[in-house]
Amino acid sequence: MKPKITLKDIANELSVSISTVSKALKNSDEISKDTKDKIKAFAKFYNYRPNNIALSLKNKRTKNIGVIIPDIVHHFFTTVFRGIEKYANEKGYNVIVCISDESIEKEVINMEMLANGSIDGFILSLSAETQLKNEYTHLKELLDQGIPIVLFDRVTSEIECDKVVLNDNEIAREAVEHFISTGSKNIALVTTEKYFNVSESRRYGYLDALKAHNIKIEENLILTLPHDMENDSLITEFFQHNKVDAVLCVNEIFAIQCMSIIQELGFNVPNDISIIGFTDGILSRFSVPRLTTVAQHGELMGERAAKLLIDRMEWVDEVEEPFKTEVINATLIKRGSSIN
Amino acid sequence: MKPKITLKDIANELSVSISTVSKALKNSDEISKDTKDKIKAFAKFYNYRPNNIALSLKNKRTKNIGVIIPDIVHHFFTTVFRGIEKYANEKGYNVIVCISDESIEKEVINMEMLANGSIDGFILSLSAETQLKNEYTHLKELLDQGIPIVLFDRVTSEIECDKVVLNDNEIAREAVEHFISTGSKNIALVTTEKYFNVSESRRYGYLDALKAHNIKIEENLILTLPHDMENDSLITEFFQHNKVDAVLCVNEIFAIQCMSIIQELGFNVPNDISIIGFTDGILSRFSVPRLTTVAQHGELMGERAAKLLIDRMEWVDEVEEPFKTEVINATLIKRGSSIN
DNA sequence: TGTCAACACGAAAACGTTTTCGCAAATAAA
DNA sequence: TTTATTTGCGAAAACGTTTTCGTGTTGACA
Repeated sequence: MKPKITLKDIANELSVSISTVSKALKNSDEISKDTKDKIKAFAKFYNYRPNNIALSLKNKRTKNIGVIIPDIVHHFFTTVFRGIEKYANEKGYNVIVCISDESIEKEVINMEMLANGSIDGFILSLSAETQLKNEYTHLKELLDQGIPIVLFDRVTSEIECDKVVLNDNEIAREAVEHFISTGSKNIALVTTEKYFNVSESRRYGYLDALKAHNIKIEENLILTLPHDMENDSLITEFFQHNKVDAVLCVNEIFAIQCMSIIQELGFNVPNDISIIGFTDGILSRFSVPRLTTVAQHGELMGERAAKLLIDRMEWVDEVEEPFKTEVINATLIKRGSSIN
Repeated sequence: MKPKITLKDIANELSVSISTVSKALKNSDEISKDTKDKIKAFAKFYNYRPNNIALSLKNKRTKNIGVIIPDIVHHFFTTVFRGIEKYANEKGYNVIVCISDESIEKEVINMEMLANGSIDGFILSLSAETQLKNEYTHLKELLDQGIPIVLFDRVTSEIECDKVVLNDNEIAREAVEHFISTGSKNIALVTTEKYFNVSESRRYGYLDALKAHNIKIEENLILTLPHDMENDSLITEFFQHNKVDAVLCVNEIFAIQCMSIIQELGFNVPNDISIIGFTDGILSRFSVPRLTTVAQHGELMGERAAKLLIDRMEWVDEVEEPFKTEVINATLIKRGSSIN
């Protein structure tokens, strides 16, 4: 058991002052070569490392980033987190993660907890409940305190800060046009409640594409599934009662569930019904047939978010940078679940 | 922009000393009711919250836990992390995550970074390279410094600390016996390089089961796949050249890959070949047929690891607790990929 | 020999807390 | 009225750094 050594310990052992030790280790030329060598050797031998907490207190910066995500078991958030962690680590930052579990209360508690000095800035994706209640005072207060925030994916226009989003509208439109160009007419959308900004955008993209191609919009071809519930029966009913030859799903799970049920109902994918999902996760890559899907480039998104945040935190110029919204271009990955 | 308020600010505004403010807010009865009320009201109005960093420095504890995992995109680690975060948060701890990317160098760097005061203890699963090189001095040094460590899943007997593991051997044995009891004779194992302790245990479980039932062990029925590489051709070749009626895979990806290739080769799952995998992730739940699999209860594992760590960190008794190894009992979840 | 600069180092403040101890004033007891 | 006790509060140290400023010693130069 050899506990951590401090500047004071070194100073005492070598009968010099703490200031001298500190300067010597920073190679200050205020200190003679002899003394420096002696101190450095001692420090090295005892494996001295400055205490991060003391540094944080002194410098008023922790080199920690707080990340709040609704759920980590979802592939998309996991990859975004990966990107954040990667970029942050390269830049010497650590990442403290809290999971809001789609609850605004947890989001608030976690953010307040971390905001009291533990982190220098936040990266977050809004919880479902936060979006539903449209309640952002916790974010506003933190921004007011001068704590920078970067929102990604689930964002809101109510808050002025840096953001990273997907071109959801355009890519949904592209997906639907892919259906149209391969001959589909009765195109369905399987989506979540509309308080999710991303689902809304994808819905608009879907509608826009139909309009642009003069296809009549049938409201009953839009299936809204409750969030995180058992919904096999809803899906089954939907495909039994509607004539559909293509379906766009706003996430991977919905897509796989649809495919599985469609196949059980005796239809062929993609010949009878084509499917496109969102999120290029393992489900999409290993299903039979493999799923045509929208790659959201989560890792890139995470890196960008981290870069935006760190740039702002380390900003030194006199003029404050205006807030940016970066758009990540999704890619449609064509595989076996659609006709190509 | 209203920056964070400190004890000093309150003291100045109210013309009392910092000590008085501190005591008043802690409801000390050294302070008169009048003064306390005044101070509390002021603090509440300005939303005073003590600075975590200052507290950490004072108390010599950060209430942060460092978690080092080889990879977060893998479902198992994600769920373990989930469990850690959940339990830690309940107990008022935050979680700093670093991803070692299966590299010992990153593992070392990250741990040293965090060990300089940022965290009170570690929870980690060893990187592949660390297990391969059998190099644990970084862990030993941290333990020497009095920093508690809990290892989970990928552990080593070289290090004395608290651990949480799966009963890999027994559950592998149970899986193989399930094959045997349903009539399989030629049982294959698809595994990873043997420096992974978990793969080794599962291999022993496999071998034990065969021995116990007087089934001859055929070394060529054991397929060792390189870590994280494209290995479809190896798998194809394996099933073309060997007569197999059941296969145990040490992870979910291998199991899905095998199932996909087996089906492509024209075999029926489970009638021609049964499959059991490890990790009850979404792949297993959404494949066709659904995969019989070993549920590792990652979330529980994470909770247990966090509990072990926090108990040790908050340990106050005079006698030091001996190190514990908790064993999580895996569960065989029987689904369509095996005969039941 | 006296003056000045350069050199090498130390004292102290600061970051924001908590906590021990001391001390004056107010009250109670003698 | 004197003494003892309580009450209410402040000063200061401590946690581990960094950094500014001050200061004693040395050597060079006039």
